[in-house]
Amino acid sequence: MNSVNLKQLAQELNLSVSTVSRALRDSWEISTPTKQRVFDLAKKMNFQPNPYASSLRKHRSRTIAVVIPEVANNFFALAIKGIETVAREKGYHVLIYLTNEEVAEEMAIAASLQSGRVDGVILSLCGSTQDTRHLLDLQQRNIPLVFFDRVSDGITAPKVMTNDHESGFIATEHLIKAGCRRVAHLTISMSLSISHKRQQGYEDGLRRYDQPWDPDLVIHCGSDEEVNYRMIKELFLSDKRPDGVFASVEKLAVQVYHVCRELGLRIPEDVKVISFSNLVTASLLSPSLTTIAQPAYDMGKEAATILFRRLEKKYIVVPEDRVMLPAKLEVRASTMSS
Amino acid sequence: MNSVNLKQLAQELNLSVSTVSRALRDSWEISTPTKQRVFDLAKKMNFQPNPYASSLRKHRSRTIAVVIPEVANNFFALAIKGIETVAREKGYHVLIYLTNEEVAEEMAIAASLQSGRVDGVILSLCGSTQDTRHLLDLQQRNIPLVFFDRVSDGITAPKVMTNDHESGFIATEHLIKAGCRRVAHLTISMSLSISHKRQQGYEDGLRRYDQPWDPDLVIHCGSDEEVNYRMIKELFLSDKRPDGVFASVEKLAVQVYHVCRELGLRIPEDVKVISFSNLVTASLLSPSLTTIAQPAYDMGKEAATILFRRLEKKYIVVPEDRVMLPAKLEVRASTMSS
DNA sequence: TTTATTTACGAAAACGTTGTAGTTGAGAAA
DNA sequence: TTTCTCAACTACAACGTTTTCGTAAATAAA
Repeated sequence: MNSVNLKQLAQELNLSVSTVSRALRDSWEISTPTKQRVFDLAKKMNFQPNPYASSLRKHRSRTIAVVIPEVANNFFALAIKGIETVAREKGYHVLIYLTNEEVAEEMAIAASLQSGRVDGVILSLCGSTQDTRHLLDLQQRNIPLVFFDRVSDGITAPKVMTNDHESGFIATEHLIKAGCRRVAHLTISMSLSISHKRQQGYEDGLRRYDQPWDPDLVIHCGSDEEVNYRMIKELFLSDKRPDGVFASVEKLAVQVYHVCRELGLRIPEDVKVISFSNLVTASLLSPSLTTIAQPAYDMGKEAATILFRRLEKKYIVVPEDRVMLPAKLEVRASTMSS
Repeated sequence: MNSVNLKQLAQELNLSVSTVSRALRDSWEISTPTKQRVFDLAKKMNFQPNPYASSLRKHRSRTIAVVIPEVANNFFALAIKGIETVAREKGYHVLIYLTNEEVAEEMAIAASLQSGRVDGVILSLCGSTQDTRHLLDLQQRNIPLVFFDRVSDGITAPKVMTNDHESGFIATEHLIKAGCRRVAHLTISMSLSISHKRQQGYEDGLRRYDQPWDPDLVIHCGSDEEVNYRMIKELFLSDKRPDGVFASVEKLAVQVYHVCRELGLRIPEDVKVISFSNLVTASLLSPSLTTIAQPAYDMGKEAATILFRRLEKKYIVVPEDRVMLPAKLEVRASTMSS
């Protein structure tokens, strides 16, 4: 434990605790020579103010929470990096919480954050979240909330997102233009608005090019990799075998590769694949994977920036700002026209 | 801010603050009916104890720090997941700090952690760290430190590591047995003990199979991807072109793939590649990459477990425990014998 | 009956910082 | 001289818990 405190500094300097405190915050009430004496001794004794005492007194912790479904995923990892970068610049600390795509964990985390441990929360919903009351509770405690990527439509809060509808449309269009006639959409929990929007984009893409919309070609995947694998395999073994796949999540594209490998289906000859993804190795896959890459790092930075703006200037009450950062299509071999 | 506190509960119940506090911690000093009354009201009013007041009083924050070089790397991401899992089980909170492989940032972070903000630290050194005084300072403040993966030999602290020497040996052996006669080693900062051990394993592997050790075949890479790319390319363009590459870090293997692609070198026919890696897509790369995979998730869990053991039972002073978790060789196409 | 022990609670002092409300002494204005 | 102002500092309360030390009443032991 750090044992040098204001009292000790004060004693050593023959000053009062309050004078030392103020000197350290460079208050105008303290004379320059005194400040210098205080600074010098503080440095010499390696004084570090106790953050908990300060937080208790000021009702501010200079700490934020990042709540995400998973971290072993380049998108979220990069987002964290963006958030951490901005946070450290601003002198904030970052607590991390993983929901593992379990709404129960998300709720427990949200409940624990009501204690005032953090000044604000940056969150990306987990796939199974339907009811968002636990997040409303947070807001009612005056703890600002900023969503990124997996936002909630039901809650008024700043949101950092990508152009999901447009991206879904572009992905579908890209597959159709590459010659696909039966485009499947692999998605996660439809309770997520991003999934919904990507699905809408997919449907609009089909409609735009006069393709029929077949609900059997939309596979709702979950967080169990085994189950996902089986569902995808069944899709390919059914009489409705797709010749194009739009994976809304990176891990599903990976499963498609595995399934195709097992079934002896060639990509892109038999099946073309495109996926939302931030895989660094997309270009090295066999075949290289056409992706729609989200600006994960920038999204993290943006979310953090918005949150800190709220935290620092509370007098400006902006109930909702939405930032839309565009995803980028990277065409690679997996969607080459045969 | 959370505004319901002990005082309010006490008032409502006609009890003293101390009684309410004790009742909530289920103290034997409080009668069962009183406890029940307190529990009920606390639940009803959604009382959440102020963690900062508690931390201030108890000199314990139930918070740990995880300091790592990067997060956009499956190894570290999985380690975080392991740490977070154990932490939440134990009721701890996890602060995350990224050094971005900059020793200056590592030092700044270590300094800021001296404030007593955290009860303990789990750390993986950044590549450029030579002097570790900043970490000794932490220990002197009685903040337990646990290393994982990139440990420091100079500091007495628990360490969770993999069998780096053996793995380096196995990787080299594997390449030689696959027919390589000029095995290169791509490594990062030699100030890191893991790099040193892997290098030793590499050298011992060469020696064991009577291969000459050529310092020109050992490339010391840094954190600048561009520079790494160029150095690797130069290696392949030199008259000492290797026919086998042992990459000590995943990102360097990726660069090797890129370089080979640019230079028209075939893997594994012209060059065989093996790498330390936790890439989920290793098996889908073109060609699939032979890896030495570290049990990242388990390493995270283990590091956290050790740290919490120290934090909970301080009376048992175990100056140093080392846990060695074995890495696993996964043979794939990139090292197939021609 | 008196004395000791136990049970169930309360008062108050911490923890280290910050904010409010003084206080002091020196110089300026009256 | 007295009063006023102002710069530079101090005293003290507050933030919300936890913990130490009491204490009153009830019960047991003498």
